[in-house]
Amino acid sequence: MYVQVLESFKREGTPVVSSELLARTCNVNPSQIRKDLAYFGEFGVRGVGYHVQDLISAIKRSLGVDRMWKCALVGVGNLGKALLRHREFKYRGFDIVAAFDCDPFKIGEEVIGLEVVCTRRLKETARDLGIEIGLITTPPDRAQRAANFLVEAEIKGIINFAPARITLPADVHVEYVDFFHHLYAVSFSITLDQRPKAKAIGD
Amino acid sequence: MYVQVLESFKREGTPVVSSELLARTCNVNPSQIRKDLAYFGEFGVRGVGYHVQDLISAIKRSLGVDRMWKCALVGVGNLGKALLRHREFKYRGFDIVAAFDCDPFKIGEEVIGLEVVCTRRLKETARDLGIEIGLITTPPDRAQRAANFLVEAEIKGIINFAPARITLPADVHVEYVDFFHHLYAVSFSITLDQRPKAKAIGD
DNA sequence: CGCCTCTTGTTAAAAGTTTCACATAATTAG
DNA sequence: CTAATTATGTGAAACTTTTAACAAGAGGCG
Repeated sequence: MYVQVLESFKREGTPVVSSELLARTCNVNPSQIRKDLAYFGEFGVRGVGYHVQDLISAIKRSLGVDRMWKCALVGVGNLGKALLRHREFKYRGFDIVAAFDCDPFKIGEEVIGLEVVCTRRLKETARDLGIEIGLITTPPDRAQRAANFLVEAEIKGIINFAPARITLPADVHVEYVDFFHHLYAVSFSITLDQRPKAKAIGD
Repeated sequence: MYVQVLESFKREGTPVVSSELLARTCNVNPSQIRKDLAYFGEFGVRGVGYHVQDLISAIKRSLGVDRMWKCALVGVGNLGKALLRHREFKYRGFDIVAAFDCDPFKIGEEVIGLEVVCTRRLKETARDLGIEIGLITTPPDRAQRAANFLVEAEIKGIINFAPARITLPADVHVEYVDFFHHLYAVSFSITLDQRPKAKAIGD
């Protein structure tokens, strides 16, 4: 979140920000920001604040996103294709260098210059290319199988876009992405507002 | 998350689950699950567990996703179009009934039978259609403007897919969606694993 | 050069969340 | 019908996170 907000400040040409300004923008407490940043090092200057560009670099270095990560995508359906076509990935440091699917009709197909390869060849291909992160975009019932293939290929992390939990060895990191969770959250907030209060005055 | 996991159990034909089984699947503590569910009501049966279908319904009712929500999308770029074409929205209870953009070249264009309307006509159109939730898929520097239009139209909640923070009146709920946060999280975990430990034995 | 102002980094207190442990209730078997 | 078994719902303890308060350091001005 901080990177996102700091990039906005950078675009606007603001060279320095205080924890207070950052806090107002992110809707959090200034102490929170100072704590979070201090966890990684002393990035600020007392009496002055944080240099926007320096802070962006420092956070990116701390998170390990100051380099390019090689990624593979498994499951070339609607969502998979949309992600493959999304330029932002490379720009943000995640290069999708291979795409896999088990559907014979899809194998051989090209999506923005990337050939869809059979999932059975994932292990060798991913190793040859030195892939470190896998993106799962299969239907939910195929997610675990995709995950197993990725683990075999000695991938180090997985982003699972399929709406299903997967089990993995402890040393493989996973993040679940499902924006319907956010839609549910908004639905819940609105619903709470509109529901009659449990105990109103004079009740 | 629970809905997601329970739907998987339902597909597999499992009629009843215990908090322990749910916990193993979600990688959390069984007490956590019982606490979370107990917050909304007594959905389980002592000595038996939770009825999968009943629990899904109960959670959905609690979250307010047991009905259809009318949504409007602002910003018909790559991401916007992808979302408009995504069938899952309607299936999950979120019906996108209007699409807006300020680009004259896009206005009038049709995306799966939905006409792109000028953002300036958002207020009247959204009110006429009874829209409650807005989806922002503009570039980051347009997100606030889109949000302002949505607030004018008396929308109750916003999902912001643009990588920018927005400020809103307190009674409008907002959720930020940016899956790069998840990519960053995985990058960080892998990086931590690989970085030399701060203080090793005999150091 | 020293004083004043400003804002960080950090310690301690407050608030919140997660886990444990067990009483309570439902079901099944004898 | 009673006892044994099982798994929920919940109050209290352990742990984590957030907030407040302040000492320490940087820059500017007289």
